Amino acid sequence: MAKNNDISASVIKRLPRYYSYLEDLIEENVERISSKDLAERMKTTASQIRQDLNCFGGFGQQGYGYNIIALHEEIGSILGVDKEYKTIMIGAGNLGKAITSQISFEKKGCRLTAIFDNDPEIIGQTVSGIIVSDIKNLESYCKKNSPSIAVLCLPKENAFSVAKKLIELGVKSFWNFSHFDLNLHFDNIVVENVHIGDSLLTLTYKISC
Amino acid sequence: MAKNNDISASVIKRLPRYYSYLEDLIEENVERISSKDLAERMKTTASQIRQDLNCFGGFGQQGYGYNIIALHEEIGSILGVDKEYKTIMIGAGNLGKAITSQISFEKKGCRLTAIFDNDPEIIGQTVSGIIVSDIKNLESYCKKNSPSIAVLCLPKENAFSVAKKLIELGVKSFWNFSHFDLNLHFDNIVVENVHIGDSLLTLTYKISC
DNA sequence: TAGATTGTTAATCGATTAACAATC
DNA sequence: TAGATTGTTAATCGATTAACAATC
Repeated sequence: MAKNNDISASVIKRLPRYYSYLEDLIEENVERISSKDLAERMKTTASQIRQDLNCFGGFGQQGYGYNIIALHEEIGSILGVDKEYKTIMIGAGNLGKAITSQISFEKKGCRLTAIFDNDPEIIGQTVSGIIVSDIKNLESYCKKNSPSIAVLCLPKENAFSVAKKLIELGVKSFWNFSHFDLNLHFDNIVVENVHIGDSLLTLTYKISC
Repeated sequence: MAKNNDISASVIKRLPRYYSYLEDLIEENVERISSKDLAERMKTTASQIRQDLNCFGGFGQQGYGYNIIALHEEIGSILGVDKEYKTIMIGAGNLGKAITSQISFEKKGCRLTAIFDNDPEIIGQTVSGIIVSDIKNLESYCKKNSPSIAVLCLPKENAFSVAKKLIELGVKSFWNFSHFDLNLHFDNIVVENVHIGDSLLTLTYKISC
C-alpha cells in the first residue's frame, strides 16, 4: 500500500484524526461507514475524506462505503503504528513524564528504550518502567543501541547541543518539544516540532476577537 | 490596533512563531530587522511576513524595516499576552502538571487560579503553587469565581461530561488536551484542541517514507 | 538625493469542494 | 436490476509568492 512521498502535508496531518475516529467506530461495533456519514461525525466533507484516502489507494467500495476495521488497519499501516522504532527521551521533567505515557499508552510506532536527564534528583527515578539514566551515558548508550528517534523534552538552551550530539551519533528523527526549531539548523533529519504554548496564544487570540 | 476577525487561521497560527523569534532578537540586542532577514532566520519568505503583518497594520517603515521591540509588543497585544484570563485546570496528572508550568512560565494571557482532580492521591498536592482541589468543589468554585478558560487534561471518557458541566457554569473557552473534539459537540465555545499523540504518528509516517 | 524596504496589488500555486461517470 | 456510494476529474476557492510603486 502506501505509495511513497509526494502526499501533501495537509493530508498527512488529517490521517491520525481519521485513525482515531475509526477506533471510536470499532468500539461502537459499527462495521462500515460511508464518506458522507463519517464526514458528518467529523464535521468535514465527504469529498475531502474520499480525496484524502485515495492518495493511498481505493479502500472503499462503491455502493457500500468503507469497511471500518480494514480502513483502520490501512491507515495504521500508512502511519507506521506497527513499527517499533527504538526511541529515547532526553529530559524527564513533568513534560517528559507526561509524554512517555503518551508513547507507551497506545501503539504509536515507537518503543521507548531509555530516558536521560542531567538532574541528580531525577536520575534513578523510574518513569514508565524505565530507570532514568545520567545524560553522561548518552553517548555510550547510542553507540551500543542505535536508537532511531529522540524525544526532546528539555529547555531551549540545551536543545541545540544535545541535538547536535545525537545527530553525530546517528539519530535522524526527532520529536521536539523544546522551543527551538531543530530543522532550521540541521539538514537531512526528520523533525516534528511541538510548541505547546503556541496554541494557548492562539486561544487567547480567538477569545479576544 | 488588531482589526477584528476575518484573519485567516493560517496567519494566526504563525503569529506565536513570529513572537518567539522576536524575543530571540531582543535577547540578542538587535534593534531592527527587515522582512528579508527575518524570513531567512525563520526559513520562510519576506512576502509572507509582510503579508501577515499587514493584516493587522503597517508596523514597518520603508527603507528601515521593523523595529523589533515595537513589533514584539504589537504581536503580543494582538495575541493577548497582556490579558489575565482566569484559568482553571481539570486533571493534574503528569500532563496537567507539565502544562501548568507552560502557563505560568511565561506571559501567555492567562492566570491559573485553581486545579481540580478526582484522584485522592493527587488532591491536596501543590502544583505550581496551587493546591489541587477535589473536583467535587468545581461547581461552587466556578459560581464564585467565574473562570474564563478551562484547561482539560483528563481522559477522553470524562471530557464530555466535565465540559458540559463547565459550559453550564459559564466557561466559554477551552484548552483541550483530551482526545475528544469538544467543538464538535458544543456550540458557541472557543476551543483549541491539542492532540499531542497525533504528531508522533506524523513523525513515524515521515520516517517510513 | 539615492538606496532600501515597506505596503499592496497581481500572478501563481495548491487545497478544497462539487460533480458525475464507474461500479459494487 | 436499481440504489448507493465510490474514485476521479473539473471548478472553485484560498493561500502563497512575486512584482513594483510608494515612501522613509
